Amino acid sequence: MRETDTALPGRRGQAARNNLVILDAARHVFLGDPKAPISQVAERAGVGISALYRRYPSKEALLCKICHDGLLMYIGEAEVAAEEPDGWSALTGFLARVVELDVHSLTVHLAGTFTPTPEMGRDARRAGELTKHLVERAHETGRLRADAVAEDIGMILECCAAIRVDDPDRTSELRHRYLALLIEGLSAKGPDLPGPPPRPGEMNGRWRPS
Amino acid sequence: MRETDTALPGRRGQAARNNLVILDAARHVFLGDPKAPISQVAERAGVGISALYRRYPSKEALLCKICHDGLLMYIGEAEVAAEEPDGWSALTGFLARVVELDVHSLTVHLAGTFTPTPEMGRDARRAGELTKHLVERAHETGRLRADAVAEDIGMILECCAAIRVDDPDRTSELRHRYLALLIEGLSAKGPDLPGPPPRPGEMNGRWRPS
DNA sequence: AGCAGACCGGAACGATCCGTTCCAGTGGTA
DNA sequence: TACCACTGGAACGGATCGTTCCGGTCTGCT
Repeated sequence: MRETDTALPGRRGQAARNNLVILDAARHVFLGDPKAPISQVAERAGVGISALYRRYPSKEALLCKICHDGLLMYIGEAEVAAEEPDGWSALTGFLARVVELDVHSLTVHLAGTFTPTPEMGRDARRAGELTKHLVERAHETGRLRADAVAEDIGMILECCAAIRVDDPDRTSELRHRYLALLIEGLSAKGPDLPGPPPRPGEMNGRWRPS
Repeated sequence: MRETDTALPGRRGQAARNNLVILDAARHVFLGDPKAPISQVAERAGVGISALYRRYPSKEALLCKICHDGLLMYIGEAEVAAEEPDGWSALTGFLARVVELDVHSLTVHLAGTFTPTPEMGRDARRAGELTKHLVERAHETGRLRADAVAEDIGMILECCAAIRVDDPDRTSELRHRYLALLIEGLSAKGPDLPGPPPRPGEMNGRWRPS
């Protein structure tokens, strides 16, 4: 029997459905406030607190799961983008989808709220490699400004994730607006960007559990 | 107790110095974490907690002061920019200085942590008018893309404020880098930006005391 | 039908955190 | 010397939140 089969009747079905509904609520609540209490997740999911603790041994484990899922989504989108023949639209399309899914908030905003697992470390490294590859291919097309580096991508996503208004749909609209602005800047032939570009690992400070 | 400074009169001097050192510490600490405990401010300032409570009746009052000061700085910079003859460099120079001073974090990141005073409301409105004026003048030069509106400015500053690494100087460097990217986008003649532009007051939700 | 147990909701508990108050000490001032 | 404005930091009380626990419900098997 598949764990995610929500079509099952009765208690089994409820349990399977709760698996999904809990993850969904946790994503929504922790995106809004990474330090939100666990009771808020339960409330939004429409379940009791014990339904959460039956599935995850602690709040930290739940946070870790959410964050890791986000990382896997990022990797998934990057792999899809790698298939795109045109290097420039591969990069811009990738950025648009990651912004659309709010994946960046999932991964980075939650950092520091749990101690990362070794597996997440591996996946994070893989995500970095895929990003680097996307940037290299975009450079080959000549449409990406020469002084842009792979680490800029994370920063750009960070910028977009900072945009937030009450309505989630409107938030998404606005994020796409400023992503467009940033992409416009990425493709310009203007003067070099100021300051040394971000170095690998420069933003890793936030992964230390606080 | 701090007493290495003999150049100023005794107790009076210490009190006067503490006024400044407390505000400075509060700015630094609350910028890093708007919900930081007051004891952290005292510790960084190198004073006791009572030195804070002698000056401000509550944490909220201190937060309000910090935030209002930031707003006044914003207004001051906007007024300086209004003197600049060229409308385009008035706008870009203004943005650079506001980013440099981290004024935006001061005002927006602290919103919601206190109930705003009527005076702050007035000042916020004045800041909005000055911003609008700067954008209008930039439009007149023809270097600002036609579909950019005054409300975009706040969003752009929000993007820059999202960039943050451990080292404050490096943070500033990186922010200037992405501000340059955004400004490049603002001056492009590319396709129209997607989605309806931000409306006035669309981001005011965060000013509600939570 | 009857029962065992998987699963649930939510109250209760205990730890932690933090804003504020309070008091004794210190050193400038008269 | 005596006074007192000002200070540092301990102590208090309230709020918050992660986790545990228990009584109830319903399913699926015998």
